[in-house]
Order: sequence, then C-alpha cells, then structure tokens
Amino acid sequence: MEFRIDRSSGLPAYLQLVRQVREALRLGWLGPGDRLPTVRDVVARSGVNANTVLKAYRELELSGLVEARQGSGTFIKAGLGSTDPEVMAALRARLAEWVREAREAGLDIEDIDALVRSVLAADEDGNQITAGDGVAVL
Amino acid sequence: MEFRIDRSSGLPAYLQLVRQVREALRLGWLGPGDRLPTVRDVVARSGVNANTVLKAYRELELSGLVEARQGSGTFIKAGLGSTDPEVMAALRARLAEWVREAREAGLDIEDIDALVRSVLAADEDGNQITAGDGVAVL
DNA sequence: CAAAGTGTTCTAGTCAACTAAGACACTAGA
DNA sequence: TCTAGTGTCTTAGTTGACTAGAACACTTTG
Repeated sequence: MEFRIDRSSGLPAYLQLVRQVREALRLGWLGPGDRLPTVRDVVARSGVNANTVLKAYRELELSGLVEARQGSGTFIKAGLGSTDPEVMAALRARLAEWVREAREAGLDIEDIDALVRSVLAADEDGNQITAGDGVAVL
Repeated sequence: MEFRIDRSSGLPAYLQLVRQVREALRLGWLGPGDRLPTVRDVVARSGVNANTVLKAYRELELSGLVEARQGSGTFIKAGLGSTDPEVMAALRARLAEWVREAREAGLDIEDIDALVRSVLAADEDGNQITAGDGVAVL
C-alpha cells in the first residue's frame, strides 16, 4: 500500500489517507488480514505528523474497516469491494480507453476531470436521493 | 450557474466554488461576458458567509478568469475550454454509457469513483511529471 | 437626485487541521 | 529477558477556514 499526500489539494491529509485506504479496498488492492503501513512509516516518508496518521487510522477503525493491534500494527478487518475482479478489470480497461480517446481529442487532465465529475454528478442526481445531507443546491 | 456546496466533503467551501466555476468554464457552460451569481445571492441560498464567497471570487480574479466590477457584478473574463463542443458532447455520451455499464455490473457510486480516480491517477503518472509539486508518493 | 443592488472592507471571534516532541504500553523475535 | 518495533496518549502551539455583523464605495435604474 502506497499513500499519496497532495498538500495543494485543499483536502485534509487525514482524509486523503482515509480515502485512499477505502479506495484500495474498493478496488480489491487490500483485503482482510493485510497490514497497513505503520504510523511511523507514513510519518517518515510523507512528513505528515503521527497524530494526523493516527486520526486517519482511528477513523477507519471506527467505521469498522481496520483493526489496530497495539504493538503489532494496523490490519484490514473487512473488505469493501464486492465486485468480481474480472468485471472490474474489464471496466477499467474500457475506461482507460475512453481516457485515451479524450486525450487524443486534445483534452487535458482538467478537462477530463471536469467532464467526469459532471457526468457522475448527473448520474448521482438521477439515481439517488441525497438532498438534505449537507448538500445545498443553488 | 448553480453552485453546490457539500459541507461534508471536507473540501473548503471557497475551493468548491472556485472549482465549480472552473469546471463550468471547461465544459463551456460559462463564457466571457457571463455574470456569476452575486455574492449576496450565494450567501442567501447556501448559508455560506459573504467573506467566503468573496474569497472564492477573488481567487478566480487573481487567476485572470473573472473580473469583478464594483456595483455591477462579477463577470467571466476569459474562457478555459478549448475543445469543440461537439467532440465534448460525444465524449460525454460515451462516458455516460460506460457509467451505465458499471452500474449494471453492480458498482455503486463509490466503486465507480474509486475506479475513475485510479485510472486518472495512472494516466497522470504516465504522461506528466508532477513529482515534487507538493505530492509525496510513499 | 434617490434607491436598490452590487462588490468590498473591517473587526472580532470560533473551530478544525495540523505540527512538535516526548512519553507510555504492548508485542514479537532474538 | 532484552530489544526493536508497534500503536497510543499528552501537552502546547500555529495556521487556515469560516462565521458574524456592520459599514463603505460604486453602478445602474427610475
């Protein structure tokens, strides 16, 4: 497991860590029994403070995804991704192809990002009732 | 132009505003001469403080995208999206189709999001030298 | 001119995120 | 048993995001 902390993104570091673990679980890169990098490991390599890492790990523990064993490490407790890895790989391949097409059409990363976000937002609106949960639409 | 402020996302409100204006420019929804919602408008509808909105608009102004005219409003100064609208629409349609497939395969929004992010991250790594710019890879 | 609507500034304060450095408690392995 | 590696806690402090409320400056319209 490798973390990427982007300090310029505006998103709090501990949330970036949480998100990345969750994503790794979604994608099947991590599964029950796997050990996360040690707190000191993350600290040493990213410069993030130990308390920040701890906060991320604690949040993951509270949501039941990991289990911290003092003296030994932090381990994945439950999985998240329920999708067949092969299906996942196929979808991934087709998405990668779409990205390639977009790039060939001259779009840069930000263009692609904007497009993706707008499509996902539209999809979310059409399929789920999320209004009210802290989301204001004006 | 409609803004969506998601207080639970962890991303500062003013950055959400900035991002949404930039995205609208990328997608061609906004162009030079268009007027952004007034500061008081955003305040009234979202509950965000005037200073927060102002901070977002100021950031957009600093990057040369909008122009604030005191007493009259804030207007788009320059465009961002350079891509042909038709090409954009085509790409959008194909992406929407991909999303539909993903949903049919049983993926939920978070699965899709994780997949998209990982593909985009891989793409970015392969095509651009972004190391060093505040991004730590561990 | 007057009024309404616009961006702008100010002061004061709260809260979350993060840093810093150290100490403690527990576990696994030599 | 000792030691290195682990998670955990404590205290103290800095910074940025945000809120609150008010006032000011300017433009447009009637």
